Amino acid sequence: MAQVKVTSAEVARLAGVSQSAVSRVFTPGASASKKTVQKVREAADKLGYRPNVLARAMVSGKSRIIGLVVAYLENQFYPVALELLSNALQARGYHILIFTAPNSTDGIDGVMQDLMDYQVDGIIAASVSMSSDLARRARQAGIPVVLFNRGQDGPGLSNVTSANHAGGRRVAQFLLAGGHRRIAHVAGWQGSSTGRDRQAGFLSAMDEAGQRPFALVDGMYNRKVAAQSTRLLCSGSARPDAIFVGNDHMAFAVIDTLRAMRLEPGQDISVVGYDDVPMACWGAYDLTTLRQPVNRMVDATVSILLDQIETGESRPARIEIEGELILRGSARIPEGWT
Amino acid sequence: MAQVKVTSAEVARLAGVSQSAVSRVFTPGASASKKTVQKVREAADKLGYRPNVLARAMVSGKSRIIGLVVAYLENQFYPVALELLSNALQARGYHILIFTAPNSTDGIDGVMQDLMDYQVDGIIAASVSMSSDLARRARQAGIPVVLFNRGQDGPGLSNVTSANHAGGRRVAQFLLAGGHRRIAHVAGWQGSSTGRDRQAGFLSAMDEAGQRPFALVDGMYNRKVAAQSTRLLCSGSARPDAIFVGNDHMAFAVIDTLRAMRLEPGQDISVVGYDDVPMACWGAYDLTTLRQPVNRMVDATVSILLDQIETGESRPARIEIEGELILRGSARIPEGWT
DNA sequence: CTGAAAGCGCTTACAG
DNA sequence: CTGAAAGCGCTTACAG
Repeated sequence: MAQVKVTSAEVARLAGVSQSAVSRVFTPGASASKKTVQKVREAADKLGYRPNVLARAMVSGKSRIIGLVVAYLENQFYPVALELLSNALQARGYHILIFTAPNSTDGIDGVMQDLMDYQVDGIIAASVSMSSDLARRARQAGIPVVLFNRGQDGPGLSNVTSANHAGGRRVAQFLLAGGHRRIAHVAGWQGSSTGRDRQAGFLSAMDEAGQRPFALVDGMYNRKVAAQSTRLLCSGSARPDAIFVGNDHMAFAVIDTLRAMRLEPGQDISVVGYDDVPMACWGAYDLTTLRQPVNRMVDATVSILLDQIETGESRPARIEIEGELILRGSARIPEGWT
Repeated sequence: MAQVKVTSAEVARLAGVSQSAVSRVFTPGASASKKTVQKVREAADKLGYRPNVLARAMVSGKSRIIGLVVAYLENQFYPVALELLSNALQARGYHILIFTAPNSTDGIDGVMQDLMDYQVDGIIAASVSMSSDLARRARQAGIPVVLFNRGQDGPGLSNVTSANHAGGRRVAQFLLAGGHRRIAHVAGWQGSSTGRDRQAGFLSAMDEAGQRPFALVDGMYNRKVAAQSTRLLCSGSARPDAIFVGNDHMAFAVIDTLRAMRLEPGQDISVVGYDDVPMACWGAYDLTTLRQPVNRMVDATVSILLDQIETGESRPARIEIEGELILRGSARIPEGWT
């Protein structure tokens, strides 16, 4: 019969061994005789004993908790990443303490402080930036931090992104090869590294081709802003023949808006997104997009983080993972394009 | 200058007070003289001290951690709920430890055990069922559990759902009033209470009207299954004039499939979903659906849980929140319908 | 292999 | 109000 919160001392008493012996039986790298192990397991089962993770954390200094800071959960990219992250971490014996972040830099700092109070072993910050002061504090506290899907200019934090500059270039080249000459860019939020890098890549390839964008607006990673920009862009007499949108989440809004204006993506105008969230392949959108390989981004994030936790080594790593352009129906495909 | 992991003893030394005094200054209901408070705060600031939440948890028996079990993060309903839940809990000084659940009942049991090892103060299980054995263990351990968006037949767990039976009835009445006479139901997973209740409500209203459903299939809350069912349903010579789909997530797949067959929802056939996820109002789908009031469901969940935690009282509460039919373009609207 | 003991960083009666 | 002390439930040297 299990009872309320059994302790190792009670198990020890029932098993007729010391409390240390019980602890050893439940400690992975233990040393205990078969006889002891058996007696203890039996007693533990009878009482329904399980070690108190918090007590273990206190003495070992390892909580096996990873703090995860997220925002933008409406953008399907993040729930997907969250699920993968959680699965990967769970498989390695870690769990995620979740913090939903305000989108301002100082909002984030308060959250980080909270996180550190929980003695997390490491922190993953998804789609948020961080003050260099905060980064320094985490480093001083010896807590590894990795930025997921966000770059960092300042001090040495690890981060994992896809190759956003290259991706932006690729989209520009694709659109240009398709014969488009009035290409607008509804950019990702220019306050974020991803937004800036994609735009910079896009512009650099345009520039090399001697082209200027038809228009350049900051979509703020926001559907409303993206929709309104689209309306503005397409209501004049001269309208773009293609729109490169800073992420899929906005691209869906762009497509909805275009259709409301009787413009069909892939026929009247080409639309390209960024991310390749699951929804991108749904029939209603069939969106051509630059895929961010979320699986590989997650794997890299987890292995960097756990590596730093387990070795104590904290040389910041910067991983950039190559993306791939996924061809679907929302944009004209150049002849002979590979 | 902050240094690595400052303790209350170090603050005490610098401030020239006892370690207990430091603790009191950082304990909400403390009693300390202004002088002490000031000296301690000063010293703490200088050293960058913050109480170790884990240590506090151990002695107080309150971790201020809520375990959240989630599955189905692809269904937009859950990320939305997760974000709201996290915000509400953060505002009250709690944080979420997240567990992604396998969808089987015994998978869930292992996860719950993990959860309890972390000494969580309470558990929210979203969209999962739980064995009665597990429920009993949580109760014995004195950990309140509330089921979010899932009912429970067995023993006394608290749960919060929307009025699924009534919702199913409402949809049937709506479709019938619209003159549909060949109404199919691609049901929510019949292994879940939500799936069953919606279907039962739907059937009861049909029955009262002397109608039989055109077809009844279990969509398993799965896009692929829903799409395939739709194809089957609509490829014969006789096809339904309306489809009630067990949730929005599947309804999007149903609509995509219909369009691929050149059937336009709202004109050639009516489609009604369940949930009203944000995506439901996007232009591409414009889905008529029975709204689950996620805000109110979250509020109820949080207040039940925190109430039980704070009072120690654990009488199971069962809350059912009324939903509303949201009229959009995917289904014909009966004349004079209110 | 095993037990007694110290200690992780706190909170909380208990005296004063 | 304040300090000394016990204790939360563990892990981990340290002897044996």
